[in-house]
Amino acid sequence: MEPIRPVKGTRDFFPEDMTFRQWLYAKIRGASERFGYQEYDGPFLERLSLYAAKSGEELVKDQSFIFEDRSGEMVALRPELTPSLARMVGAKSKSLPRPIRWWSFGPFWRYERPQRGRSREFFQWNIDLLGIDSPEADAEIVAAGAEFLRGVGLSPEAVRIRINDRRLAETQLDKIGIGSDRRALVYRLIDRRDRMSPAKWLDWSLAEGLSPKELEAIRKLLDDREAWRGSAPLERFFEAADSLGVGDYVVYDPTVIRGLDYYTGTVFEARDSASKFRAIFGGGRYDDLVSAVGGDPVPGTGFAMGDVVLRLVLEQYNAAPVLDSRPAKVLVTTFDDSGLMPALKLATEFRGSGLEVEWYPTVAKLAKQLRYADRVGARVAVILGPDEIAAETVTIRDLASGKQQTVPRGEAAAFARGIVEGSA
RNA sequence: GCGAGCGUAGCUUAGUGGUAAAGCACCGCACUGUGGCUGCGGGGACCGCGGGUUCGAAUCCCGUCGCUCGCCCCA
Repeated sequence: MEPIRPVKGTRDFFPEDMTFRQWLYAKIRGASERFGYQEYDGPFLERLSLYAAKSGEELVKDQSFIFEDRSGEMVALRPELTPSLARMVGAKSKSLPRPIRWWSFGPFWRYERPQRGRSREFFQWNIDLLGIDSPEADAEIVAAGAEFLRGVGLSPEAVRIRINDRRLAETQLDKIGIGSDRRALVYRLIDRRDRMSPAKWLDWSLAEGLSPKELEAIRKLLDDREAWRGSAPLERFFEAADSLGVGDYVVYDPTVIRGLDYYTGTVFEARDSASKFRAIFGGGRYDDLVSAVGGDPVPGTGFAMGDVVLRLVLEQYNAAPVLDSRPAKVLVTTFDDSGLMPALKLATEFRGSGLEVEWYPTVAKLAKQLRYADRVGARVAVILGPDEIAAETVTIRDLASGKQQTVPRGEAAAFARGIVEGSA
């Protein structure tokens, strides 16, 4: 029979992959909770209209997993969390104490062509601070991201968080004669500059109707790394970032603008310093989003980070953790048929004393069982043969040192635990 | 939606027209109550699938499916 293929763009999480996912989850939880954020989650399935209201219709139709349920309702596997967050906050906005500090980690789906750093099913960390409209609030969110990076071993030399502010960009563009009618277009151009060759970018910009003179002015803006000085929100942001202890991670970058329409102020993204990968996380301030999905106006700031790019970056900078996916520290061997039940009873006793115990499930040569113990990373092998059963003893072998000792049965669990915990 | 590259054992790959090979992994033996190291041996591949060219195809050609990498898009 033909094997049934997995759905394109999905990943199987074998135990080794699962330990990475859980490690990541723990790191994300650590960074989030250190700043007082609460974990929450939305449904994985949402009405299509939730996204259609906010995002471009084409975007949702072409790049989301959408289908009709049995009642004819159009639903989508969530492609992002922010609309759900806005809906949830909107529903309770009158009773929730402000500010709202929430984080989440879960699966998302996008119907895109899988490529390096991009799959159709992925996990994403979302963290948001709502109810406060200030540069210090933006700085706190960025600090949570920076502390996460530090926590996983990505230094400021490896990853930098690039900051800009759309309010500043607006003022700059106004000054060179680019008004609100062409703002969105220019944002797109800026957003894409580092992803295209300079010549290609030039051609494209001209084709979009910008004059050479305007282009020259834009180019000058993008090269000015000091333009944040004099912008009150950015000055306050960077001062707060310093006080939050993450000044080494943040840098002003006029080329960061983000593709999304809903950002209203600070925007930022974390990139590896070689710019080899896509953005590790990206976000910004969105003060009109909650009201856009029907709630009372609540200002917000936050970002999202996908697991796929992060893993690539960790590997690139040799920061990927070495994890043990085998919990069993003790292996109980099975000597012969008459030793089967005694072995099971012993394993049960050991578990009762708090040890993680695996049992070799068939009668086999001791050499084979010990080799298995070695392979699965057990620290201790327990040998319960006819001699031990007759004498009411147990042989405990330390697989790291190769030393073994035969002890009275009543002391066996404690003795094994001593080895596992490194105190013997 | 468009383009390119690649599909050979569980994994990584060699073989570029003459009837499939290596390393790792797995199993066994040396070592029937003692693992890691070593040595020896063993099992395992309709060479992605279908068609064509040829005396002969893993190899060349066409199609198809899959994977990967770009473009598009990126919430």
